[in-house]
Amino acid sequence: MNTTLAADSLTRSVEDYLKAIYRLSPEGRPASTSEIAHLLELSPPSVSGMVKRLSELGLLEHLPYKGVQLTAEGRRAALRMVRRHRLIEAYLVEFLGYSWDTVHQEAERLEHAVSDTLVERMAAALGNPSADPHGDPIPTADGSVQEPASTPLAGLDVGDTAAIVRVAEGDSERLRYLATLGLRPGAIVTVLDRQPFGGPVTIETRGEVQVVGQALAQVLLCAVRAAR
Amino acid sequence: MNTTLAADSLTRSVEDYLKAIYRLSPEGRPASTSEIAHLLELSPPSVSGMVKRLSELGLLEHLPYKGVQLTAEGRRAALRMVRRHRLIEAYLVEFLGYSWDTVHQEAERLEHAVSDTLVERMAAALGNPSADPHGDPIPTADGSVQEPASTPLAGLDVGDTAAIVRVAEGDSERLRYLATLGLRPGAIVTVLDRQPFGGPVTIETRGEVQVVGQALAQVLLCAVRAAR
DNA sequence: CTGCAAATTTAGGCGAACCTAATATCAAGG
DNA sequence: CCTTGATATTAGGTTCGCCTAAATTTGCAG
Repeated sequence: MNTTLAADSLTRSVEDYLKAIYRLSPEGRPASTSEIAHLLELSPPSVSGMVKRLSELGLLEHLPYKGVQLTAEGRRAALRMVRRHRLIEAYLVEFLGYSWDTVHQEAERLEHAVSDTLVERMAAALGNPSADPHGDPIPTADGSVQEPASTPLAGLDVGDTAAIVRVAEGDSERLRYLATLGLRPGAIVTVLDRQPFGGPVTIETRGEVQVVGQALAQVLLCAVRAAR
Repeated sequence: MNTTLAADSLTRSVEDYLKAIYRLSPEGRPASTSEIAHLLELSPPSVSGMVKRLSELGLLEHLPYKGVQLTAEGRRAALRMVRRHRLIEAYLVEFLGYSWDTVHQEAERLEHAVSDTLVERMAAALGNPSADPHGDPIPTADGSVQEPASTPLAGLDVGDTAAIVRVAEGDSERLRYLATLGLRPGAIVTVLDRQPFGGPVTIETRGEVQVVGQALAQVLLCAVRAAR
């Protein structure tokens, strides 16, 4: 049975903690207090306190001084928030003229306020998309996600042609810059050159040649279409 | 100058108090502690405490043991919330399949989470409507409202034909019932009969004859189209 | 293996927003 | 005019979620 302790009884704070911990433990590796504190812009003692409460609530497993991991229930709640967040982003971009670099903070507040009904209506209006405007996969309502396989642009070989499938989270500034280059999910790029030792990558997209630094090349996740 | 003390610094609670007080003081008549407590489902002492804080913040005028009134600034903040609420209701009904009896609680949460930008985008998508699905007027972004003149159905004379312009707030149950009768803003009704001493009103609408009790007849606000 | 720096937790506090119980004020009727 | 019941406020307490300062634990380096 579903031990779901009243999903709606979770406070905004708790929801934020769970989402943060989810983000910090891709494959179940424990998240540290200071990582969480940094991500949520809180002091470490605040996190320690909340972690204690949440583990007493059964939402996470805490090994003192070692780190925390979500329980199945915590993960379910976290995925619920991720689904909300990404669907809201997709909806705002599709129907209300938001750009992908401004949509995040709006979704960050709305995700705590929407009902399940509203989320599902938005999903339906969008045709139940599987990814948000950044290419991040949208968990299903029953709590499963599949992360599509992808490689950072930085890891492609010269001559590879690939589709950008996802742009890892970043600040507005960065996203806006990438948008001006046309580097967004769906774009097709071909690697023309690649400098060693973390140097820039030269690519061709939409008939234009771009040079992309290492930092950005790590953030652009691609699916290879054709090798040289 | 606008003394607006950071509009976004108001907490959800504060926003709810201001909205409640606005609702309770149609033309500046002071609202009592117990009225506010009842509307917000809080204890009177909680209200007393908050009223003290809000009057120190300059959002309302408090005459102890007498009642409270919004200051210009409090009124501005309240109208901002009312605008949000009504636009959100209109948006959800127009674009996301909500019915007028279910939309209230959703808006009640969202109104605290949306940004000004989002509110204005929704307004634009709706074509800047002047009323929400219940016929309640939507204050403008700069904080003015005009309540259209209207008469309760209960106050019409036999033979009058009128348009329903507004349905005063009520619970879902009541709204759902009225919807089944087709009695919503825009409906045209003709008064066929009217019993004295608060008795029911018999009307004709869409070719059908309905008998409406006094309670509902008070809630249906009409604009007379033609007298007998 | 010892000691030190970094990470973490505990201790103690604060403000927001609520509550109940006790007190104060008001206004209305005898 | 005074009592009394209703209404309002003050007093005192709780929980949530944050903070800073003071311990504690850990793990690495010499």
